[in-house]
Amino acid sequence: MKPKRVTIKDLAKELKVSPSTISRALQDSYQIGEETKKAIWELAKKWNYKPNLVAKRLIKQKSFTVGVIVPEVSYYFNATLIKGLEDILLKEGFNLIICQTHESYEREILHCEFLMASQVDGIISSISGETQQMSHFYNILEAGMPMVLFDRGFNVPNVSKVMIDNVEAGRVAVAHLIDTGCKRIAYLQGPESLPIGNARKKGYQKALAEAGVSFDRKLVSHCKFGSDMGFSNAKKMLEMPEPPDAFFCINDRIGMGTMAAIREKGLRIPEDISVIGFNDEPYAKLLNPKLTTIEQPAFQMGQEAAKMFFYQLKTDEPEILTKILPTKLIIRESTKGIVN
Amino acid sequence: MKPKRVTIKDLAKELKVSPSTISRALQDSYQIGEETKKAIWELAKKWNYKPNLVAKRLIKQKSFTVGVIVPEVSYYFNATLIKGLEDILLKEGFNLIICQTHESYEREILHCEFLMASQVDGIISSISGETQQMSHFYNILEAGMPMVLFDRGFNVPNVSKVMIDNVEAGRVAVAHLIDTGCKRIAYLQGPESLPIGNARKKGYQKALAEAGVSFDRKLVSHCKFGSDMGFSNAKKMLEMPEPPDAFFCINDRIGMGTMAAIREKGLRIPEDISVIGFNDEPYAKLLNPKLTTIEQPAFQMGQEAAKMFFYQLKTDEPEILTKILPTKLIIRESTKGIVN
DNA sequence: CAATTTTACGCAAACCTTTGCGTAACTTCC
DNA sequence: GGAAGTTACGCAAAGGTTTGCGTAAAATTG
Repeated sequence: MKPKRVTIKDLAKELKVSPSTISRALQDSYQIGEETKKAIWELAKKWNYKPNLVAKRLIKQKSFTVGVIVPEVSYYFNATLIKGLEDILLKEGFNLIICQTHESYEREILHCEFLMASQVDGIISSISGETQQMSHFYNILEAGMPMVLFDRGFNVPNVSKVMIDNVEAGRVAVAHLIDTGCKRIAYLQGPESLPIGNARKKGYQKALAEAGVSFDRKLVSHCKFGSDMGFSNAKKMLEMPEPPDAFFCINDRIGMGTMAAIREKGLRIPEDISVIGFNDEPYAKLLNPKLTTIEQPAFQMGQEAAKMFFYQLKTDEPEILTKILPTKLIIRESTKGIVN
Repeated sequence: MKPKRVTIKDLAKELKVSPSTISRALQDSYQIGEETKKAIWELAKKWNYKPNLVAKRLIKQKSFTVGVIVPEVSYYFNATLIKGLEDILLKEGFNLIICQTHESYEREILHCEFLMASQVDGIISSISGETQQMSHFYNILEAGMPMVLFDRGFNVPNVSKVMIDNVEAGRVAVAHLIDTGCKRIAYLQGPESLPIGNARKKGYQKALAEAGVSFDRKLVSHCKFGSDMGFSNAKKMLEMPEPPDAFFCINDRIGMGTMAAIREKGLRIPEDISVIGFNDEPYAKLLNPKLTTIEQPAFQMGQEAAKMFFYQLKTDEPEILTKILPTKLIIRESTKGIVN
């Protein structure tokens, strides 16, 4: 039924040479005579020989493969970051195995174990929304496997990582709202357990403090990711006795949901209520009105993470590195002009 | 430097039993005595033994892994379809290796070869925008490896596949525009080489013919995917001497770009110009105005594709199957009310 | 108590490839 | 023409696991 795969042994038997000769010929080794090589190449082509990577990995103890763990590939940030990873890794002949946690801690552990057991050469990972405990990551490190964390892994100690300054980014976003005359600024944070959101909250509070406006915890709301959640959470806030006059959203999707909720209330953006997002996803500039947001260098973050992986792979006693990438405020139409 | 991984042999040496006993004990085989098992389990846990999947795959000739090839994971359709695949595959203990082609034919071939060489148990694939030739897929089939195509692979002969009726979906979309009084309907098709776009074009022409309106090739425009392309292409069309009064867009992202272009011209949606998208991406209902679109059962398509894979895996002489899933017109605010 | 069955384990081959080392046969050199 | 070097290949082990078969020792049976 199933056609048997052709192996080096089959070629060896046919040509009456040893498997080692085949193997070396296929690697174009100087140890093999020219006519022998030619004969082997011809037969390999004729029989459509393909090396068995599983066997090769077993003996070489190297897979030229790196595992990538992200919460969700459909998030623009992650998808772009993966492109950055590919940009560096593919050039060096490495493949990547992309795994999604769907924000599940359990799945994250499963993926780590699967990747380690599959003998990948390293793991580049974000962190799920549920994850509180990091021992699965330290297991990887203890096994001597290169690992780098990105984005959400910014506060995990003793691990190499690449990230942005979330506190500062949050501060800049909220300072912009304050500069444009907003007084009651809501923060739609997303999952409460995510350190990234808490860091931006610190920046939010910092900007508030700098402007001398007091922090009101009722203005901070938590929700799952996804634009629908932005919609319903913003709606609730707008029904408060003292509704906000601005929203700082943890990402553009939630920003989009927020804009829809504001429109449904019959309010105008930015005249009545301002909105600022995060990530500068490609549709942000196509929304009505165009969304003000914080740009994050996702592609570059991927490149840097890949470089860190190679540094660890190629260095005997690698240092633990931390790289902080810059963010940028992109002012569009969903926030007002700067007052005075 | 690198801590050596603990293997079955190490456990065997320590407990003075043979590796085969360890292996069987770890599988909880009836052939091994209870105390022996306990001792082995204990040591395995203590030494943090993890089986080497590479070795296991080599000997079992099975990897419990399936390769998934998509053009781009960030497309909502693909991301949702992958969730459908996971829904079925993970339950059965299978892992998936997700590969992106970024619409490149060359990368698609590379991924196919990599997956085959990695001895995956099967391949579930879409088709890149550049792909014209299918021999890399037939190679998989000839190797006796289960394979199923989805979505874009709808017109590849002699392969199992799951898809929608693109002609009919296109017809329904355009018929809706005609029913709501549109006369000059443009079609933003995306990449010209994509059979999926051409099939919907047939539906577009069919609806036109049914309504007795003649086909104008100037109203069909090709572009790369991405909302920016929708923006610029729609803009060009709006500057034509006889601009369209409706746009049928190959997906919602391009629909979003189209809406932005219409707004920039100072025209109203749907009063001046109607827009219909495709996919019902999650933000479609959050746009301003809310986008009318065609819903595609991406999650279910993933489930069906996974089921087809299992059918092939478990059946000796599997038939070639074709499954057509239904689509649904979702009427929102970007098209007008039905006239008469 | 002898014959049979069961229990619990070991041996060795297999999966496919790579590679260090060994060695014939041939070439080169003085 | 003999010593030294070169060329072209084979042998066998290694990588970690699984599994069919074989077999002592113990348990069961009549």
